[in-house]
Amino acid sequence: MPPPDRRARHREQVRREILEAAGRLFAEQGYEAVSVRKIAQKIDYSPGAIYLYFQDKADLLNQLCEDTFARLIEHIERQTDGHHKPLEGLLRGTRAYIDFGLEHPAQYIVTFISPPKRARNAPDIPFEGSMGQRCFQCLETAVQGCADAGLAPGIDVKTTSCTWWAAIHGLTSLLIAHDHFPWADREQMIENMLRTLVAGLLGGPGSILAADKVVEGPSA
Amino acid sequence: MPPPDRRARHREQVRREILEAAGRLFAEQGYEAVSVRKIAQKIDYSPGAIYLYFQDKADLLNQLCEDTFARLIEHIERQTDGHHKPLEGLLRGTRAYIDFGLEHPAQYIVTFISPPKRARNAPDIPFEGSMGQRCFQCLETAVQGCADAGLAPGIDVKTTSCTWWAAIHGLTSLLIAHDHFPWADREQMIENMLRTLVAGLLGGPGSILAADKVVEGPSA
Amino acid sequence: MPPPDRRARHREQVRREILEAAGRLFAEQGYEAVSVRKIAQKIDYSPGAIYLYFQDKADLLNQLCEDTFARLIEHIERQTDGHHKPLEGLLRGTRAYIDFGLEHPAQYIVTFISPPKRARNAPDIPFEGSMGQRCFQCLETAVQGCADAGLAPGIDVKTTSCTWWAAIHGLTSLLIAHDHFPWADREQMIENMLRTLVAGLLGGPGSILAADKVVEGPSA
Amino acid sequence: MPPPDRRARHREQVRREILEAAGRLFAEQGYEAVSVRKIAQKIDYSPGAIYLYFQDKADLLNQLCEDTFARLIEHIERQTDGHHKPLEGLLRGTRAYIDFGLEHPAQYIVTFISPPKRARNAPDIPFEGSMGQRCFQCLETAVQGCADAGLAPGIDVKTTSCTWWAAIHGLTSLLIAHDHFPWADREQMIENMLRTLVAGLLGGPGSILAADKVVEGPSA
DNA sequence: TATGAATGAGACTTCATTCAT
DNA sequence: GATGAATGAAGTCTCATTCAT
Repeated sequence: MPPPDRRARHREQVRREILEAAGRLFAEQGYEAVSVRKIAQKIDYSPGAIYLYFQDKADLLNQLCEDTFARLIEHIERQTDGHHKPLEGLLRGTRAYIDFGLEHPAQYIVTFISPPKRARNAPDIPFEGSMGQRCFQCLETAVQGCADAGLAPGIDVKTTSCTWWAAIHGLTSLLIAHDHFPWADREQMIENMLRTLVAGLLGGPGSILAADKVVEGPSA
Repeated sequence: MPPPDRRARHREQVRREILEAAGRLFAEQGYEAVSVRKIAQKIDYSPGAIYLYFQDKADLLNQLCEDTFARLIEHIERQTDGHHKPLEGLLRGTRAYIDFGLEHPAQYIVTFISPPKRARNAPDIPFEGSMGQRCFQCLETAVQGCADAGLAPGIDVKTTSCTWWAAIHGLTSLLIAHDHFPWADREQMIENMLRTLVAGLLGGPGSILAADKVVEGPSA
Repeated sequence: MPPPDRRARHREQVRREILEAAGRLFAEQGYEAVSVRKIAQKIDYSPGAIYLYFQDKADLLNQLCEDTFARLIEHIERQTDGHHKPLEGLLRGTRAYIDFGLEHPAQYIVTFISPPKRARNAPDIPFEGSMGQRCFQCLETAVQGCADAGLAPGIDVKTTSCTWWAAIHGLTSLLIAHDHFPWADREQMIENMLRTLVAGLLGGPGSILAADKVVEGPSA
Repeated sequence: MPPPDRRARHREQVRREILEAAGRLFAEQGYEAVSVRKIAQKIDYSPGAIYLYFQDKADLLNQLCEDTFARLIEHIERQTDGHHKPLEGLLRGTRAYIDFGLEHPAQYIVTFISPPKRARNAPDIPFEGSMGQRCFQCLETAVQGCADAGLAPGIDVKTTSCTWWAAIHGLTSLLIAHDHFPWADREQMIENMLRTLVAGLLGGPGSILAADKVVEGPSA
């Protein structure tokens, strides 16, 4: 009989192999277009073998997302650990987020871009307590840190966090998904985006637009 | 037999009916999860009838995207026509883009969020000359206008345009796709985003971050 | 365009072809052991074609049963029509039931022997109003006729009808299902069974056993 | 290492555990719908373990039937032992048969109702020498006893035995399998059936029907 | 123009069974 | 004796698409 821990190790190894292959295929072709057979084929297993590690295809997707969230958090924390200046921490975390996406496009697409597979099997995966929530809280905490340091007077932390995330998600997702678009230089775009976000953060609410009256609400 | 133009009118009408139904379904359930039969059923036609108007399912998707682009451009132009102050024009256009997305989530998802269905049939739809290109040029022109007016000294127009688009795409797509997320107030987020973008634009390149040296390139 | 009634006729014809093949296979191998593929193969259609005529495999089974019931009723009524002597009518009907089973063993097995596929998909097909109910009522009516004629004093019509059905079902089902058993002569068995049933009917309740006290309730 | 008989005892114990679980499941869901895995799960063994006790799934079914026959015979003999009056013995045995079925519906369905799994693996299990044969002989012997005692003049023992079995099998199987049918009172049905059978037995062949000429052979 | 019938491919999933450990 | 991993086959059903009418 094989020692139980060797077994467990092998099992985890196979599980990751499946997750990896699935992630890549999901990102390339989309969740629906990828068959369990294709995944199995890619790792030289029989289709049935997948079901020894995952309940079904949807479970595979869920575990893939959770896994990606966990790694993203870890990656961000590794990049921001030990930095006590609030703005620097926020920027490092942001940069880490973008880099993570660009380095793991497959996972990023699956986790953040593909429309959530809600209302399929699961009774709606709860956001509370999820890895996704923890991830957003990283950002919120960092923004709060800046606010506490008096760097961004008068901002609403939640609104700012949402905006911040939206901006960097937009950049990351477009760079990944529309890689045929004639983009400007990637590094310059990232720096430009960060600079813009900082400018918005430090400028405080309303300063510029209120003066110029250039925006008057919904255009419709 | 009906006169030829009546015929043509009817044909176009049916075509739009199909496009509309398909767009809605694609957005709700995803391209792969929607069958031609479901589309046909929704408009009380036989599945075969679809093929009298579109070459195949992928063609339907492509035409849907082109159509959306055209309407988006039209919508933006309607909102920006006759405004000669450059920054105001840029902001109005931006706002129009976001509003269009929020008002037509189905089309926005299909056109901008769903990963492009590359490598399906077509040998890659060319970007040059596409509606998508024209759409991006709207933005670029507006940014160029601001630069020409001396509002944003030293910026790279292309880089700025890309960043700008990324930010508003991020906001729009997240609001649409992740509607379960506990967002801050939508209108405040939009205003915050616009304000931030303007701050970044007017601030010019490098001003703030260069001073603080908080960002030193890729964190990896 | 083909005339609609010609189409309808063809459609019904194919439907019956499927039902027939399915019935035969179900009876031979059991419902679960028969695949839709096998049915399709038997009639030289593609598996998908089955689903143009039946919702799913269970629907096929249900329609098969309803169909069999209808034909059984028709067969019985044809054999008993115009006979006004009550006992003769009852016996003719009974004989017709047995003959029907022996002549259509496949259908009989599917409809009467195979354990009902309850609690699978359907929310339990209701007995009220079903062909099965109508079928049993034929029998009950005939027994009631005998009772009304004073032939079977003191019987409980429902109890007697149930017993009667049980007996002839037992005979029919065993002859069909266990055709390897070394049975006595089939015709003699049938006559013996009918004679026995009549003896029981005419004898009235309790006459013999009460006297001899040979049965004292459950043996457990 | 445990002594060999302890081993053997354990082995037999596990074997029975498997048989019991399998019997219950087969009856509830049908042979084909029950997987070896489900059986194993029910007794907390691995699927492979089943194959240490049975050759394959069909073997399991066969052993289950043989087992049921053996227990049925034992049950009948226990109920009829020591009763020397032939008719009483016959009736007691009959009653025991019905009771056994009602008390062990799972086994009864598997053994007597489900269509024999012929043409699967075995080259047809021979009837000669089987438990099934022994079981039928019980009945035949009892009927013969009545004939020998002069109670049923002129009957053909085999024919009568077959009829008798058919009748009680019909009653038992219907009560078990169609438990949704609006039956009359169960106990009254059983008594009515027994009384009818006795009436038929004692009445001898042809007495009633010959007079009335109500049956003239096959109705087809 | 539009339909309904039909197909061949392929989807996810479960199965009975084997085998190294 | 018992297990867990694995497979190859097969299950039901849906799909995009074609074609005679």
